[in-house]
Amino acid sequence: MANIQEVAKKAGVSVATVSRVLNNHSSVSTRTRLRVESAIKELNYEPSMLGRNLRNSESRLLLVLIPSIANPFYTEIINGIQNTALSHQYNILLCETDSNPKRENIFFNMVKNKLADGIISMDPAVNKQKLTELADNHSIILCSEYDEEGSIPYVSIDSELAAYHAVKHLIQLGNKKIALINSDEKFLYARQRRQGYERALKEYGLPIREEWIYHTTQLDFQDGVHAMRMLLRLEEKPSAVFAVSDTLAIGALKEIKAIGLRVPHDIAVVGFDNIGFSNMTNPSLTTISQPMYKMGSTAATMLIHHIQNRKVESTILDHELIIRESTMG
Amino acid sequence: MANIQEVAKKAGVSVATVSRVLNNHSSVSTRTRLRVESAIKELNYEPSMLGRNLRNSESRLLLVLIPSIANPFYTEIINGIQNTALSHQYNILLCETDSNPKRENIFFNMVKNKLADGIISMDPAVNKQKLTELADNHSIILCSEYDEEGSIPYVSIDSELAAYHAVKHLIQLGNKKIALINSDEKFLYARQRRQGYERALKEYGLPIREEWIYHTTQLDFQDGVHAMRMLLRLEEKPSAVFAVSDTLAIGALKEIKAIGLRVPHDIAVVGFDNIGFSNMTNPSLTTISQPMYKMGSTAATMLIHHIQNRKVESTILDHELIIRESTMG
DNA sequence: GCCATAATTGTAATCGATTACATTTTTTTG
DNA sequence: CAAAAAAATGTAATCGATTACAATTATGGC
Repeated sequence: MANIQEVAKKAGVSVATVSRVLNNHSSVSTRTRLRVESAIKELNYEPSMLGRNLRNSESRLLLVLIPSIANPFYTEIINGIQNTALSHQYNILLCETDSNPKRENIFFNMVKNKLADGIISMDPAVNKQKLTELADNHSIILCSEYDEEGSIPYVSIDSELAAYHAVKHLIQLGNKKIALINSDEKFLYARQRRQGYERALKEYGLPIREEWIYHTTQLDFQDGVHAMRMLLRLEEKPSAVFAVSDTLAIGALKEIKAIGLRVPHDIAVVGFDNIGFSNMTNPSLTTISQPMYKMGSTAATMLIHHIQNRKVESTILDHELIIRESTMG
Repeated sequence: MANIQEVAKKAGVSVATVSRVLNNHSSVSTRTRLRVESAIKELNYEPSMLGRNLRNSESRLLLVLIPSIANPFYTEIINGIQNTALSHQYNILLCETDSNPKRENIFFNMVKNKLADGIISMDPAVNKQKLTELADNHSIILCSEYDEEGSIPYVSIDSELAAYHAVKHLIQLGNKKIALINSDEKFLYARQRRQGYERALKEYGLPIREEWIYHTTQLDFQDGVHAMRMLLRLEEKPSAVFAVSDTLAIGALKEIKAIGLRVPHDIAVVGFDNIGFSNMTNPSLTTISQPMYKMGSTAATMLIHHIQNRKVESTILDHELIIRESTMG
């Protein structure tokens, strides 16, 4: 690949002039501009991002941190991020962290090293301390999962309220024995959703029974299967289940069927996220829909504003209860 | 962030010595090494990738091109790529192309500009010509989808044979009216899978009926739903369906149920890919399992070898038929 | 203690761009 | 037509690292 020197030589001008042509400076005469442009074409020259970034301290690249691409929850969010970023001439790079601090570190370093201009983190297990440190000097936005006390701007939904709505829906259908399949409560969203679950139960005078609250380690289908298996082994079985993610809920559906019970007749199920699959299950899944595309585009806009040193404020978006077959016979 | 100059000044040495410490050169005395190391710690210094890359023409970053992260097919492949890359001190960046040439171009440029060392492309709609041009001077591997005549090394499976196996399985269960839900035959895998389908039918003396072959534009669940709906409207309905992707097959399952028919009793269904969800559907899905992790790790190994100027040869991996409820009562 | 040799360390060029400032060329004006 | 002002272009420093080569210091042999 040719470099700017060769273009300059071929066009019979200095590198400065070539650079001016590249960056559309007005102070180049039409005649030289044309000469330079034809030299660029002839040599098939494309400017090196590396050299440019080094000089400009800007890469126009945004990093999106997700724990795993296996989780379909992120799909629409990423779409939102991507489209918004592109419309501002930014590109995004997806970084799978596996919630592994070492990998995260690599991506943090990319920002420190100006290989990327900012980060949208959706990893609930991210190292908050390191992230906060990084946020002192760099642009970072949290999406979906956030830190209540932290100083990093975020966009998310009101998980507590959403869970409350989900459980209230189950109660209003006549369920009195409602189980919760939660993930690890080290995650904020898990704590919030549990609170919403408990608030709904309390409000309707229903008891909170610890044995009806099951915690999974991850969010895979298999975790849902296993959680449901445990709940169905209880002396007093629940008549409804609220799972904090659709993947868990779908695993639960599978296990309920496997054991010969019917949904929603014997056990009603509500999920959370409204992933694409939730409408493909049998029965289709009642769930809480997060405004995922909006969340992504908001996060991207916030990040870009932050990079431009504009003020950004954390945002809470609305959710919606999507009622399908798993709660309505 | 401190730079190498400041470290040098603080340690009372030259930048060359600092660089030597950073790169573990043996010619640094223990005493100066310690002085430099403590200066690095004190200043919280981390070397700039940008400066380093510019000098070394190496980024140790690999690009992975996928059309969409929504397709769960890529999940395990990416795992394989990621782990292999990491074990060779390479990091990967996921690039969603949306099969959009403009976006692809951005990522191609990253390689040209030394922002990344190579590409693994899994986008079947990738611009073959541009890719081939790029492959002249850069390291590129095709994964899963490839070009028969092209010169770019690939790793894939024998789609024709796999489809043949899938359809043969249906035939051996007694099915004589077998439909094919295929995707657009502009894709090589679609053409190959159709060939396998036809070979199996021919071998057993069954007719190939065009109305039983449905082409979808994409691979979403909805496309499967729609395809199945069309097939079920036919005068003479098929008794079995082979879909070239699990997502299509799952959509088909949904539609069969919706119309009141039973799987596999009325219609047997076979998918392709063995995505995580295929075991969560009701009934669970018989499918062709691609060795996805292996495919990913092979692709990564090939790419790294190519970057190191070692010889790489295209590879075809084995598939496996996974028999589940959708074909076995 | 002196010289040869080996072990350290430093100097300065380099990678490929951008840009402040200096210089040259062109245009305007009286 | 000369001087002043404006426009166009060039020179060289800069971003942050690496490394060939040069220079210095340490070590060993006699």
